[in-house]
Amino acid sequence: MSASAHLQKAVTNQNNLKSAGAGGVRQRQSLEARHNLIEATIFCLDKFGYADTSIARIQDQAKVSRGALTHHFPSKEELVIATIDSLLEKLLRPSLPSKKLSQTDIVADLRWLARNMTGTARGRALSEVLMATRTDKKLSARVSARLTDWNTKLDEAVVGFYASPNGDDDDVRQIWMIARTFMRGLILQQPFTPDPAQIEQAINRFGALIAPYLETRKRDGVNDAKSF
Amino acid sequence: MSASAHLQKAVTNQNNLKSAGAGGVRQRQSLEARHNLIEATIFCLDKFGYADTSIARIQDQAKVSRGALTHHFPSKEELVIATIDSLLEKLLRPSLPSKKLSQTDIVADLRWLARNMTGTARGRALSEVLMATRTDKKLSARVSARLTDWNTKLDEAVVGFYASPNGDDDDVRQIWMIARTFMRGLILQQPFTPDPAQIEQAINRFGALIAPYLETRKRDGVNDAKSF
DNA sequence: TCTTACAGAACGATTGTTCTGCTTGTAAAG
DNA sequence: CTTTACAAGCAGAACAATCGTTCTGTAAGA
Repeated sequence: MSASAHLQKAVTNQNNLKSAGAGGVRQRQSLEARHNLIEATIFCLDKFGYADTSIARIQDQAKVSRGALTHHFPSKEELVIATIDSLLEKLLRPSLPSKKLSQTDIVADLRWLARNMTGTARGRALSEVLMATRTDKKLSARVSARLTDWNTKLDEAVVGFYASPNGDDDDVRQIWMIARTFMRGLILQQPFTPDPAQIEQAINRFGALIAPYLETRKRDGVNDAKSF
Repeated sequence: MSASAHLQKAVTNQNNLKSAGAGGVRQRQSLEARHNLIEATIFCLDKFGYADTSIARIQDQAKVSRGALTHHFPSKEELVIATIDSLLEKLLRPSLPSKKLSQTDIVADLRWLARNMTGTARGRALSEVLMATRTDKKLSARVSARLTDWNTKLDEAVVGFYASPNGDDDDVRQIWMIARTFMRGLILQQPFTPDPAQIEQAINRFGALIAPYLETRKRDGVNDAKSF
């Protein structure tokens, strides 16, 4: 079985896992190992950075043998790509308490966005790989389509939540793209501005800057899974 | 001679090099080698990223022997730190044609800032190192003071150029800190938004967002070295 | 003369990949 | 319901390549 076919099968099984109870002892264990490896990769990316995230570290963190790792992911690149997929999916469909979804305050949403991008291991891990894709052309070629797709889905979701006072949805997309860019920049700005209070003030100020150009739509509580 | 003392001496000599013509054949060659190594490091950081910037690659790019490299920089960390110093200094005092200095358009300044941070090898190299400092605590401990100092100097320079309509200099500092954060974020946003036109539009839009809160001061053409 | 500047070999450690074996779940054959 | 065959899942050794550092030796300016 090829690597990609194997991956596809695993994804399919993962979906089955949610709907049906299980699909055999074998597949269950296999998926668990895959999951552990991806989570370990995220942990290492966050803690050690992309440069120092080695296969040895990952298999050590996941408490999995070297053979198991290479069985599930024949190369490091495959593991990284699977990790990116996992990161994007979880960041698009975060399981938040529904009470937070009724939030109408823009600044509160921004804070949530900031926390998701710079305050969690997953957000920081994604930043590490994003930085790596800049120079790793092989990796970039394999994930760029997913990233742009993800960005498009994000735009759609955002338009569902916010409207422009002048009715221009494109402006809403642009404003939130700017917001996401600002949030990503926080990771690179932090070495210059170590004071968390100053960071938070900047987030609040940024919220005040964009607030006049956004209106919250009515959220009907069903299909309002928060997505950024 | 200790590593730091060696570094200090080199910096001093570099200053002398600008004022006086030369300081001996020996020192001149030595400084030239140091300079080549730092430039090669910047090149590699930009082209290969922090993860794949190895000593072998640097000494290959600088066309310098392994022995020469280890002589000037006893460890890789020393080389990286010297490179950061060089990056910060050049970014604080860019030798721009003075005609650009008379610019009063905020958006034009923003574009210049964006180009400096994401459109040049030096800017991208700095981003690579900044990302590395997040997880490399040893490196972070040695450069964090320089970074915060640099940030403070930047704030001072910015206040010299811009004023707030309500007279609050702190607000000017905060706005420009937000601007810099946004610009840094562009590097991480680019994988999602590969279209350069869209990036440029976002920069212009961001300029429009902050423009109401900034006024350009009179620049008297002498001490107006552009600094970001 | 003597220290600085450099050349380059050698070092052990670690990188990611490939390979060989062993165990075991699972589905088809009887 | 058993038995059997086979691939999936996994353990771990071996691999060449590369990592950063340390070392010895040589040349030359001060």
